Amino acid sequence: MLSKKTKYGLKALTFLASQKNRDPIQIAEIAKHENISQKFLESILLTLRRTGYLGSKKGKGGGYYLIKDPTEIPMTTVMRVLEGPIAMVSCVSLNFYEKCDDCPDEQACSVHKLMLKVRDSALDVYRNTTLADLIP
Amino acid sequence: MLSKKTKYGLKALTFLASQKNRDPIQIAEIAKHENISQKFLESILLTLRRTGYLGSKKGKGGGYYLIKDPTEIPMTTVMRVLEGPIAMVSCVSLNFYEKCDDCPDEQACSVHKLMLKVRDSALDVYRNTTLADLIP
DNA sequence: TTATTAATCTACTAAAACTATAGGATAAAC
DNA sequence: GTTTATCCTATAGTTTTAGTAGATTAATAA
Repeated sequence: MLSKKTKYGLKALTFLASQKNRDPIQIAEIAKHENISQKFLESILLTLRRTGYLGSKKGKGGGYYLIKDPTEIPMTTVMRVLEGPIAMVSCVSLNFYEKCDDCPDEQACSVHKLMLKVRDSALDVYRNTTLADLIP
Repeated sequence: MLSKKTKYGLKALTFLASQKNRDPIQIAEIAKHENISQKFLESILLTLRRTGYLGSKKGKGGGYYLIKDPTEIPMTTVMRVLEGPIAMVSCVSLNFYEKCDDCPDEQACSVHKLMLKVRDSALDVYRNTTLADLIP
């Protein structure tokens, strides 16, 4: 299941991307519009800022705004930042590879074989979808 | 991430499917061969039996054996039994649909739009993969 | 300068899910 | 009737998730 963190993060990004201009939008406004706990959203936006998707401004008239063009934000990177590895087992992960400690032979492993296909199909979707595609 | 339950379940199914005949195999043997905690595997095999994939026999010479032909066991049903919904959000689930309580308009939701594509791509893999395809 | 506003940061907690484990009950074989 | 191995329920430990609290910092406006 998708974590709420990812869900909320995607909604916030889409909301910011759908704005007419790139003026700062307050956390409170995003939270209210998307029905998200403000404090929780706060931490999510912070990680999105640290990763370079969002800019922020403090004080009156402050808030968050999108730095990049939505067409330049592929879902591969967004999902990795918010949700973590795209692969369902680390032994088939491109960016977070780890050997399974219980599995002697990766090539003979049925889980490996299946999850490799699942990862590829998911990657195909994420690589071909940008934030711009999600704007209603 | 894939749960250990699913991982172990898949390994056990593959192990049973790769046997020459359909004689009962003891839990202990499967657990040892696949490096799985025996007690944990016990409960997994139990659910697989209740779902109709496995048969069992008690007492001496007992154990678990595959009931169906591996080519007749698609990953869609196995994954749903072991892991749960294939969709990452319930609002795009075919078998476990639930409306999101925070989302006023499903059609306008960016998460819905993205996860629909991911679900379809995963379904495509699971529908076209049977247990027979996982045997090394 | 001072007050106000809104993001930043650290730390903490409650709840849920996951990963087992314990131990007796049941049924089959011998 | 003893041994063997599955069946079943309950429970406990750990990790992850989701959310909260409260003080700090920076920008704006008076």
